[in-house]
Amino acid sequence: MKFQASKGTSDVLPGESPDWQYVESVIRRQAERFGFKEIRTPIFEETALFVKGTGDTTDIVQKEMYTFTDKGNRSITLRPEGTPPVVRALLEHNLLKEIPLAKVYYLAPMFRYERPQAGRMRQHTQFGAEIVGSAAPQADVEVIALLFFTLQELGLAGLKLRLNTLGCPKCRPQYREKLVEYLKPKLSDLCEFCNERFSRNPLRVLDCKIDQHKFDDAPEMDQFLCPECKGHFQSVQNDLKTIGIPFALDKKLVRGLDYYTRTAFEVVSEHLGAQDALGGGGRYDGLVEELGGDPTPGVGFGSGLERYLLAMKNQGVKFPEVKRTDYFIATLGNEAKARGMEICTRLRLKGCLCEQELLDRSLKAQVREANRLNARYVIILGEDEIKKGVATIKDMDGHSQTEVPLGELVEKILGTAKQ
RNA sequence: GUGGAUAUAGUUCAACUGGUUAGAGCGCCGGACUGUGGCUCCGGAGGUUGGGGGUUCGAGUCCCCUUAUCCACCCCA
Repeated sequence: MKFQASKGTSDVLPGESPDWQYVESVIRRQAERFGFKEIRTPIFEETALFVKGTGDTTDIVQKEMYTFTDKGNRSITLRPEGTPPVVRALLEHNLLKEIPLAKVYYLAPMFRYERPQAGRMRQHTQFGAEIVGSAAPQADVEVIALLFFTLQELGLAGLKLRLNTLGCPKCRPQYREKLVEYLKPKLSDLCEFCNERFSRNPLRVLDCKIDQHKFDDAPEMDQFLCPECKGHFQSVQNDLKTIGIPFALDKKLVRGLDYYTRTAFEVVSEHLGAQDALGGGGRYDGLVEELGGDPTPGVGFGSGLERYLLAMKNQGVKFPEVKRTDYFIATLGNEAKARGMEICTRLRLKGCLCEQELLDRSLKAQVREANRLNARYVIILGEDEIKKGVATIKDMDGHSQTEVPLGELVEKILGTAKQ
């Protein structure tokens, strides 16, 4: 085996692509029910879009981007996340000028240079959705509901929604200041990672898994929230209760992207390992302006399909059976092959799932193959049949077979199929 | 970026403290049924033991390097 797929990438093979297609179809159906339209943006963008959008203090930008210089000497980055490109596209095409509200979703590959692990790939597929233009708490809830009910529709159980609010540019700085004051004297007692986070994004220190228990008396965001943020958060919670989405407040939930304001959330599964977040997101009221648009609120999420599939499999969710083959054309001899080709094609053009023998195997092997494909009928064209001008139709379920003149074969088949 | 584990037929796994020709289940191909599937029985093909180097009379087994995978940290989807 000379070549292998690059580290952290994987192939979706014919045996598993039906599972992917199933998940994707559920997602698209659900997104459309919620009134979201698909948006497709390029797989790469100008590097600066992410540096500015995602934020230059984030791990994504600091160490995880696939960045290269193209032949035109431009710095290009394979998109590590979906939100900045979506906002860029909305602004570039002035979509928010016609109707000041956009509801879009995407289903697309993302790239991050990380050490691979269960549920973490260098190329992974995200389902994400964004509502840009609405500051209403109902928008937050729509986005959360889309994610939550999609996961539920896929049969996933053991889901937990964690919810927090991060405040806004009016109230967060005061909290941040208080938190820094609180943490500073403790630094020598904290792990090296906490010290690192402290200088970069102090709010993240509270998220530490090692030292978390030391922060029981830390100042909390809700004491500093301005009345507007407080009201917004309360409203989000009320609506979630109304529509029956259970959630748990998690004051330690901060999330790693710089642009989040107010609502932050995450859906985790108990059927995954350490990488247990199926999806996460939040409100980003400053991002559009940051990327050169008019001040415009937004909220959205991203979620990982590889993790959906992992969790579904770990949980034993049954996937739909692959579509069974309608007809397998078994042939013996050159004349039979020619007639088989013709019949197979005519049936296909009429919408039947039809296969013909391509390996020149014995009749036994061909029928076995038909059985493997779970074919409903085998149409046998052997030397005897050709001589007699007929085809033998073998019913694989009923174990019976009949002879039909070649001239009326296709008509006869399509006629019975209709009944 | 850090730490630990692993790498043997298509696949899942064997091979006692280094010792003759590296085995088995499933899958694949064929036969019993000279042109007919799912069951059964019989037979067959398929491996430069991830790659490279070293120790040894002898390496799948021990050592080093390398690549990849898995698990965890970090972080996130």
